[in-house]
Amino acid sequence: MRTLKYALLGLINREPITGYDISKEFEKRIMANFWHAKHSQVYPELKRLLDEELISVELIIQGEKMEKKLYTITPKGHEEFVKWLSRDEPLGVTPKDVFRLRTFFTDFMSLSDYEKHLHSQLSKHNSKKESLEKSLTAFWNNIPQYGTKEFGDYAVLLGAVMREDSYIAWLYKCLDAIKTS
Amino acid sequence: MRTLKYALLGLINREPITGYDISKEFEKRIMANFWHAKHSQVYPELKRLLDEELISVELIIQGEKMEKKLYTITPKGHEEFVKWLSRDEPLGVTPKDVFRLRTFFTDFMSLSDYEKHLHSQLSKHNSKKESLEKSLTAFWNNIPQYGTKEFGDYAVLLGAVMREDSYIAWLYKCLDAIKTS
DNA sequence: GAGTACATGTAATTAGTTACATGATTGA
DNA sequence: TCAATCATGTAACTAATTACATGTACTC
Repeated sequence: MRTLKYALLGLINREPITGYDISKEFEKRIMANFWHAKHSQVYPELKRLLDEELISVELIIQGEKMEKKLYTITPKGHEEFVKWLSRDEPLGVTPKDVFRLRTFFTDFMSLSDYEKHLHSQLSKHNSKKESLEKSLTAFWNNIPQYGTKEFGDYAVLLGAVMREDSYIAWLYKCLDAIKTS
Repeated sequence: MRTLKYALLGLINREPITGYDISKEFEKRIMANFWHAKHSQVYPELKRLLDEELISVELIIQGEKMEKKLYTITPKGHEEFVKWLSRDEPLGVTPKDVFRLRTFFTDFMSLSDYEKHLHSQLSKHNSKKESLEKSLTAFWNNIPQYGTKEFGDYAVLLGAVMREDSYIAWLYKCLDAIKTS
């Protein structure tokens, strides 16, 4: 499906960007909430996009001698990206989840071990949710206009918070369910 | 991490099972809601578990000449599985989601295209949710006791329904957000 | 006899992770 | 000067998908 290709094209389409900054986006920024790639996957893919003439590159000298490569989308790349954007795809496989896998097999785990697991998950998902909610406050109650970069940021952040909320609610349901046992 | 290993051990731990039935579990049954593997991945992994002496195999003749292989867990396999069950792992990367990726880049998609996307997603997630809810009615309002196989089934099904609910709620929020644009 | 489900595998490719490898720049 | 961050890459490996390959059993 080469989804990474389109994730990169999307970022480069916004404005010229380096491989380093793309990697940061995947590892720390908003994008990390729905896509991920290490720099060791990003750099080879950039080379490939260059080969396919979907992007072009410009060498920038930073300071004394440090070099960085600024990638810019080509008309051909832009065209492919926009075409991909409007493509309708089937749902695809449900994401894997190790904790749900463990829950499925609780008939071989002690009640106290599972309870510990649940509390550990709750704490992890709660802190993730809190940090997401903090980012979301940037929008306060001002929903950005459709068509802006901010709309995308807002929509995916909202989705990430809701996903965490739902996961936390599920964990509480599991806690409830074991309390009667 | 070799999570597939433990997913297989967990299934074989319940009762002796064939590679074919394991694959069915991954592709069509409850497990598909949190783990997945094609038969081309399952068979080699079974061979590896056999090498590691975590499972054993028995050849069964079905009818005239058709053969199938029944895998059974060994004490060593059982021990490793139970140890894995109680392991606490860090949260891991957020699952990838192509539709969220598209949403992130809506600043290059027409409003009408995105609206079509949203309705398409709504219809897909709604039918998935409905089929999950149907499976959940098997438990009516009778929450299974902790420690039974049924508890695991119930908990992960509930989680799957809640995940779909939350996704659907997010899609409606996105629809709302574009309605004012 | 045809089609579907049962049953098991391998080969080739793509996707992703971990580890290796190097060097520059900035700020404390 | 030391640590963190900036910046770019490759090599080796693991995980997963798609395609190839074969044969049985059951039902219409």
